[in-house]
Amino acid sequence: MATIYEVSELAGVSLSSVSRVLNNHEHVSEKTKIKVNAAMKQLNYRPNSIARSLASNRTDCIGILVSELHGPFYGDMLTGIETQLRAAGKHVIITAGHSDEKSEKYGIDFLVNRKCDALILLVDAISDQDLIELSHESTPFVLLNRYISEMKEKCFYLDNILGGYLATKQLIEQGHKDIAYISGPLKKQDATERHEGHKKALAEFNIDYNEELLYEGDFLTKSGHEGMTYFIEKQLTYTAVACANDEMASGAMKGARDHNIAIPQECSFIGFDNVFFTEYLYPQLSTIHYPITDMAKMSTQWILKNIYKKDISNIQNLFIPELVLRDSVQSI
Amino acid sequence: MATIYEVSELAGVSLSSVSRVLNNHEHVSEKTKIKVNAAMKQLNYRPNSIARSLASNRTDCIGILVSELHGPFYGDMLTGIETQLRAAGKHVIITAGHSDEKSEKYGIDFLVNRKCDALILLVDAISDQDLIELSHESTPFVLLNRYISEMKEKCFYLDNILGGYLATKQLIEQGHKDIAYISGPLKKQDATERHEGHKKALAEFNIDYNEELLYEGDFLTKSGHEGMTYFIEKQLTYTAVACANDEMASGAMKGARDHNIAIPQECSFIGFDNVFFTEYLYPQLSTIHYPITDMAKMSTQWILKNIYKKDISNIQNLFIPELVLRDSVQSI
DNA sequence: TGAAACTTCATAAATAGTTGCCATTTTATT
DNA sequence: AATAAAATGGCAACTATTTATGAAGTTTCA
Repeated sequence: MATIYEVSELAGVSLSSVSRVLNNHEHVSEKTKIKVNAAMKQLNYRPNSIARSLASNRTDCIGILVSELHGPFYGDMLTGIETQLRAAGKHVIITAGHSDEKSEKYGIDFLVNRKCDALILLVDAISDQDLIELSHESTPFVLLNRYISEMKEKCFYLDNILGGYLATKQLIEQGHKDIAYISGPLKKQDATERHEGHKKALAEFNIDYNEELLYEGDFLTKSGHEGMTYFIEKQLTYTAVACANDEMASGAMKGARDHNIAIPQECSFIGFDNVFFTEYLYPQLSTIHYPITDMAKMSTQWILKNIYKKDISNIQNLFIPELVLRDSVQSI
Repeated sequence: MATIYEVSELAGVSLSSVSRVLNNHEHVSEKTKIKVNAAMKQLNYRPNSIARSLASNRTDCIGILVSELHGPFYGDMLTGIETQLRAAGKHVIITAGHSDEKSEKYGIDFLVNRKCDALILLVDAISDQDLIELSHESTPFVLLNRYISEMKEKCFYLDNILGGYLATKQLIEQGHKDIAYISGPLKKQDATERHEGHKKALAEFNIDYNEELLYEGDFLTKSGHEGMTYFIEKQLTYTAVACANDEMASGAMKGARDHNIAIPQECSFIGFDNVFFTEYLYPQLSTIHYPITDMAKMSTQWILKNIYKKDISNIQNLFIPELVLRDSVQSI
């Protein structure tokens, strides 16, 4: 593999000039550029990014830590980030935290050790305190889907309370009064907030909150199914089910159908996230739109602006969820 | 950030000894190890992976190039790879090729420049010829979901012909004779092979292949919908639709439902891939299981064995698809 | 006690670049 | 033609580690 020395020799220019061309420095004539580029081509020269990083203390890599690599939600997010960063000539190193504290810490450690210029974290097991401490260390980072007041300018988050509120309000406005709720794990911020929004809507319409109608799931399809089965077997009274995400909603709908409950005639459903497959469920799922792609893009904008000093304005931290009406809610 | 020099100084041992401890070399006494580890801890030393890579010409990174980062298929694949490699102390750099030749080449270039120890490629735009040439260059790689005879031991692929055959055979055995087919882009190997399997099954049962009943989609949900709409508007005769993947099948089912066609009473559907959401469609989709997670894992096994010289046997290149029966096919 | 094996040290070279400085040469402007 | 500005060269220092080498010291075992 050719080195910068060989290029400089073949091009008949100095080392400094080659480096200047390579790094787009000013004060290089067209003539030199052409000579250098020709030599690079002839030698099939590829700059050694490792050596480059060592010398410049910059890797042009952004580390991404997500809970999982699969799942519609994370997929859209990764695509949003990768598209933006690639366009800016930066690159991503992706790793998964599996919503496990040890694993998340290990993942962050790995990305920091890899000398990423910055990190984008979607973590929910690691504590606020740990993240605040981390923010005092060397590698800068932003948080997706999480709000910590001590570092709010680096947080990109959804108004989950509003989302939960909008979902339940929609059900109430369609005449539902007995609304079952399948939540995410309540030790997670977003799950709690969505549930809080649900309760807020109930309160606003003077409907008593019934603890019995809460099932705590884990955001995965299967737990939606389990939640629905639980409601059915307990023979509780409800005409609608609000779910803290679409995957659990799809599981819950399957659970209802397994018991021959007609959707939405006998039971209405509403989800949360608006992932791609909501349209392909039957009936199509009404849900709350979570602009994860926009948020992911915004987080990369922050990095381009603050780490790479690109000229970018309009950084937005708070995102607003929106109701998406499809066919899974019927008025009674 | 502390360096290896400071560690050696604090521990009161030589540089070489620190390096030996760091790299698990033989001929290091327990005593030295303890001293060095204590010093590293005290200094909060983190080995600089960049400097390490430069000196050792090894990055412990595997580059992954997939078509897309979203989509159920790729997500499962990425998870399979990441889990395996992380367990082996290796790491992944992931990038997307978007099924575009230029983009795929750029992605490979990037991963090679980043000095990945090896690559795992899921590419379909770049030509066999280019890949064969690439295989003569420095960075070793394996191919997922692709077969090239010149480098077959590095290919991990499904018997797509068998898969296409099994799907259509199932429909035929349930009494269907007029079977519409929504294929993937026919310039792609897997799409062609699946279609070939379809034709093989028809031939075996002496059913004439009807060119009119083929719609060429692009593997995305929307094109399944378009295909179904096309069949309906053309008022063709068919009692079942075979689709080259599950996403198009879900789109096609939606298309049927949009025209009030009962599934599976009036029209049966079968998919391909067995992605997670097939269970949550209504009716649940019968499909062909594609063991992508296993294949992804196997490809990392190859790398662990051949690049990192781990002791691994039983490398399997060809994978066999299996019929998964659910509720979207009715016998007539 | 002596030989062999193990352990450690000090040093140097190698990895492939970046960055900054100053001197010199070339080009452009007035 | 004088002057300023731009372009270039050459050099040295720097990045943090690996790896090889030869010499020296320490154990272990027969």
